[in-house]
Amino acid sequence: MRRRPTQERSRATVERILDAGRSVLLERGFEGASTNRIAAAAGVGPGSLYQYFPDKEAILDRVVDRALDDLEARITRAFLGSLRAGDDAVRGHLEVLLDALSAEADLVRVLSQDRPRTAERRRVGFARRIDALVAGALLAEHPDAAGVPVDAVAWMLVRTVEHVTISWVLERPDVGREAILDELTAMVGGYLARRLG
Amino acid sequence: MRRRPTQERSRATVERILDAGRSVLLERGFEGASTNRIAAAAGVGPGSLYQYFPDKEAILDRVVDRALDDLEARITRAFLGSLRAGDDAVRGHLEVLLDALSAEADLVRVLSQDRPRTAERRRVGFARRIDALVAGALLAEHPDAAGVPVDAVAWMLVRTVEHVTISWVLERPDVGREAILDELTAMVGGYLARRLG
Amino acid sequence: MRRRPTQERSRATVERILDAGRSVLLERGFEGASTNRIAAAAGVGPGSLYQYFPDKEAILDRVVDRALDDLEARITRAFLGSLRAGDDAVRGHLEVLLDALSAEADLVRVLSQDRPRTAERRRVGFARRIDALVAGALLAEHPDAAGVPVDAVAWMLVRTVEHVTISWVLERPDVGREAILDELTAMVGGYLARRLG
Amino acid sequence: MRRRPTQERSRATVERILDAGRSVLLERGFEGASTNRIAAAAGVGPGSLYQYFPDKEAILDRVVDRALDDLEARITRAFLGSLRAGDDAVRGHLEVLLDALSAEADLVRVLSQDRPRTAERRRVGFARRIDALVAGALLAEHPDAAGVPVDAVAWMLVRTVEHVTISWVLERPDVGREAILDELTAMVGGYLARRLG
DNA sequence: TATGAATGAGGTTTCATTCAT
DNA sequence: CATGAATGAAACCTCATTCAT
Repeated sequence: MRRRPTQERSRATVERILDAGRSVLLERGFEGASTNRIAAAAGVGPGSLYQYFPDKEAILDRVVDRALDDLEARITRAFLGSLRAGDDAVRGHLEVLLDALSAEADLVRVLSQDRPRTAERRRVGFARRIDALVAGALLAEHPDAAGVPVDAVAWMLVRTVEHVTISWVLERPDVGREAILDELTAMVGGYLARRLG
Repeated sequence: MRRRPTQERSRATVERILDAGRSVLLERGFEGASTNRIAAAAGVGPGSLYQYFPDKEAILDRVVDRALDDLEARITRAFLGSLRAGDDAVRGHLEVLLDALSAEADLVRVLSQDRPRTAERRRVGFARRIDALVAGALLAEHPDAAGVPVDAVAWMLVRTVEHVTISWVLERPDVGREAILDELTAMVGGYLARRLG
Repeated sequence: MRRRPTQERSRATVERILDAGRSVLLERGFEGASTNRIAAAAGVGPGSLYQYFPDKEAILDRVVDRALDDLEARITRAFLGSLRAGDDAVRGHLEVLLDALSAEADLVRVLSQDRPRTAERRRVGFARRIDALVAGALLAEHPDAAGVPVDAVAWMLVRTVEHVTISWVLERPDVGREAILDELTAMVGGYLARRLG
Repeated sequence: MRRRPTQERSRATVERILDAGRSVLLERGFEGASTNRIAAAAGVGPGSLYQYFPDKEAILDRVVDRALDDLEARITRAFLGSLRAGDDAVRGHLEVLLDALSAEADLVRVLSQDRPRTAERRRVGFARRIDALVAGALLAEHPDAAGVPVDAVAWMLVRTVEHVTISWVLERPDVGREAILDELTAMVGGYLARRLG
């Protein structure tokens, strides 16, 4: 039972457009990602873009979505339960996060520099979901933590880890991978010790 | 010994261009900051821009530079010696930082969203200078801290504080000013306790 | 003796295309009547249009033709013999004409505003046929009208009645239906009295 | 006391754009009057159009306005008082009108065929002003015309004369200039005799 | 030095039409 | 016959930059 060829072809074209969109975006940034350039890179006429997307924004939205989907999947796995145990578990999950971001450094760079409204929304949305996950994990670990603003703690942790890892990937400072993991672990650990210890 | 009037006038024109650039940038973002718009806001012809700047990028570079100069001055003051003493001193300086950023929330937002390459360079440069300041302060405070990678600790602290405060200003999460200061103080304090305690 | 089913189907498809063309034309005007839109409204692929029509113009030509066929049929009936008798007969037929146009005000509006070359040809052609009818009627009524340029009189009458009624339908001035019929009757009657009286 | 050269040059450019707009409009109709074509005909870059006009519509509006200004001036003169006296005066003024339209037959043709919303508004506005003029003239001539709907009579006259003359110019039927003037005079005269006689 | 008119490449988008399936 | 994906020319418009005055 095969799909009708027309549908097959459409799907393939959309795929090529999105792949081309990703390439152009990574190579030339949001500013350089013109519809003509994307169409050329996809090997289709400029008109074909508008068979599948209402406008340029929709194309890049979808490109960013797909790119972030991978990241999110990996990162979500890393975070799930990441604060459950002692420092060792934390460190392990930070490793996964750091490596996921490092592997997609170009994407991270593009998204950090020109951040169109839509990509920003998406990023904040993701962060908020992680907030909830982390808050849940904290509560599960410390059911007795009365009086501690768990939401605020989760918010702090997520921003801290997000930005420290991103900064490290983008700045590549004179701090090695192991060192940064040590420091981040210390920071998360020290913070949790103070707040929930 | 007078300045030549032409120099006087030139300086005034540059000033108006940069002021106009700032206004336009804050009101319409990087995307809306066209040269024609800046020239109009400055009350000069578009050609005049090119008397003082080689191209558009140079104008916005300088605008961003000046805008960040204020921020830097205030923030530098806040950080100077900010890690010298116990939590109380830390908290006090974090307060100054948070309030400085809040006061310039529009600027922070513009610079965080569309971040042209050049503004990013500038931001990193500033952060690096703060890194050095903080590293110096840490060394002064803990001359006996042998074996601790003070540079890495400083780098961590600066990124953490920078991004947490910026995120708070931009996201305005359900965490009040006092609460975020408490948390940030706890984080910095907990971290320092672990690494240099 | 059956029609070949393919012919049946073709005819039905053409019918749907023309119906769709009429709808789109009335709803969005000539400018909005794109081939894609017509095909979509007809529920056929855009390629199918070109099975039956050489190009877009041919489609709209045919749409306009059909739309005008109704009008013509009714109007022709109204005019047939309309100038035969006295004012009363004239008035009666003007009524029919005015009401026919009012009933199709949307069509009249579209055809009056954007009038592609082809629709204009068609309109003139129709008017010319009416000219002949009217001239015939005048001659039948006034066989003794020697020296009177009956063709010119007919031409005048047709243009006058055509445009006054159309203007009334489109402009909806502060002149009621009865009033406009009175005036038009007076105009036609006065004119005929002078020329053929 | 000369105008500043910059203003002079601007004015000249605007003039060239409007002249080019008129040419292109007359030669290729509204549909063919693209901004690129107008710019090319004016010998300026496409961007220059937007120094003086907000968009394409504004250019064509102004072109139509200017073109109609001449017509209106001449026609207004023809109509002023045109119904004051007997048939001879009427005939004289109809002559002026017919000749004005004949002289601008190309313009009349373009405006009659594709009639963009804005040109239509302008045309109706002009007609309404003439309505008022004619109604005034009728009242002045026939102060004793009690019970006659002078506004309706004026409206009828204006539409009739407008469209009959335009139709004659566009259709060039087998009716000579003298003949059409005779007929139109008879029609206007006959109508007025019936209504105000 | 300052102007501002002029430029023209390049941006996004539409749409009549074709052609492999 | 019918499809609908694909085309690509051409539409309108913006904007960084230049240059005669």
